[in-house]
Amino acid sequence: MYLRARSKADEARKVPSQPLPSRPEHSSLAKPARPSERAPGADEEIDPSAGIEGVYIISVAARILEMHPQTLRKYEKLGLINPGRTIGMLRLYSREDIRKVRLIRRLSDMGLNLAGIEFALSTADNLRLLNRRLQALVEDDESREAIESEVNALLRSLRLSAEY
Amino acid sequence: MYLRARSKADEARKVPSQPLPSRPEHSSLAKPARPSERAPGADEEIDPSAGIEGVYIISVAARILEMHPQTLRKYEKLGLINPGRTIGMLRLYSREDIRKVRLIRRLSDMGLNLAGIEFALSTADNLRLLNRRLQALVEDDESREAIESEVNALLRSLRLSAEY
DNA sequence: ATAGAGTTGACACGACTCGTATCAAGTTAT
DNA sequence: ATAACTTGATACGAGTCGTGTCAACTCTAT
Repeated sequence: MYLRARSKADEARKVPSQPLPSRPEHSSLAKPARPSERAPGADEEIDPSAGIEGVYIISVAARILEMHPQTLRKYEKLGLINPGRTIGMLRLYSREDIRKVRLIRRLSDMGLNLAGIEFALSTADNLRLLNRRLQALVEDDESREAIESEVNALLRSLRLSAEY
Repeated sequence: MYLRARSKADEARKVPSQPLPSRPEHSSLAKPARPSERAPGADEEIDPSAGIEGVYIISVAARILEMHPQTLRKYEKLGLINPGRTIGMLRLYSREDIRKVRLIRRLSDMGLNLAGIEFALSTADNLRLLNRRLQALVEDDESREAIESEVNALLRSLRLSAEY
C-alpha cells in the first residue's frame, strides 16, 4: 500500500515552506471538534440536505484517499492544502480538503511536480476569478452563460474542474 | 557555463517522447537555408520592417540562450519545442523558437518540471484561444476590449505573457 | 576529394525531488 | 495508567533533468 513517487523544486519558489503552526508545548487540554473517527464506505456523499460536512483526522483522511499520512503533512508544509486544526493541533480534513487532495493527485499522475501543481491550482483559482470578472462585465444574459460555458470548458480541458 | 538543474515525470504523459524525425542515413546532400552562423550581440531586434527573421543553428541558439545544446535537444525530444530542419537534418531555431525557450526557462526557474511546463504552455495557448472565442461571442466593442484586458492580466499573473 | 569544424542521437553521471519509513515526544481515549 | 494515536524531524530509494562524452554523420573550405 501507499505507492507513488514524484518531484518538485524550490530555488525561486516564494514561501515554499510555510511557517506551519507550531504545536503548543504541553497543549491546553481540550476537545474542540471531536472527529469521532468516522470512516464511511471509503467515500460517499453525506447529508446533502444540511451543511453538516464530515471532518476527518489524518489517519482517516489518508485511508479515504489511499495515501500516506506523511504525504498529506508534506502537502500542507508546502502550502498546497490547509486543513483545520483541533486545539490540540490535530489536523482536521474537510470534504473540500479531500477533494483538493484528489485534484493534487490527478495533477501528480499527469507528471507535474509540486511546483507545477501549485501553478495549476493557482491557474484554476484565477480562471474562476476571471469568470466572475467577465460576468460582471457583460450585460446580456445569454453572453454571460456562453462565457461561463467557455471558461468551464477550458477548466475541463486542463483537467482542473469537476471533482475539485 | 551552462548551469541549471530541474525535473520531470512520464508515466501518464501522452506522447512524451515524440518520434523525432529520423536522420536520413547518408543524407541527400543539399543546403536549403544556410543559417550562416549569425550570432548578433547575444540578442537584438533585427530588420523589423521586412519579415526576414533570423534563423540559427543549435550552437548559436545555445549561445544566445546561454544554455547547453543538449538541453535544447531534450526539450525537442519531449515535444516542448519544434525547431525547423535543414535537409541535412540540422536544427534551425527561429526567433519564436528562441522566445519559447526563454519562457520554458522562466517556468523552469519557477520550479516547474517539464511536465508542468508542458501544462503551462498548453494553458497559455488555451487562454489565447479562449480570448478569441470570447471576442467572437460579444458584440459591444468596449466589452471586447475589457475581456482582452482581463485575459491578458491573467496571462501576466501566471507569468505566461510578454517575452513569449 | 579531403580535412576540420560542427552536427546528430545515445548513454551515463550527479544533483535534486518526493513519497515513504521510522523515530522520540506529545496527545487522546479507554 | 496505558494503549493507540498524533506531532515534526530525519533518512532512504526511485525518479527527473541538466550536463558531459561518444561515434557517426554533415557541412564548409580548401
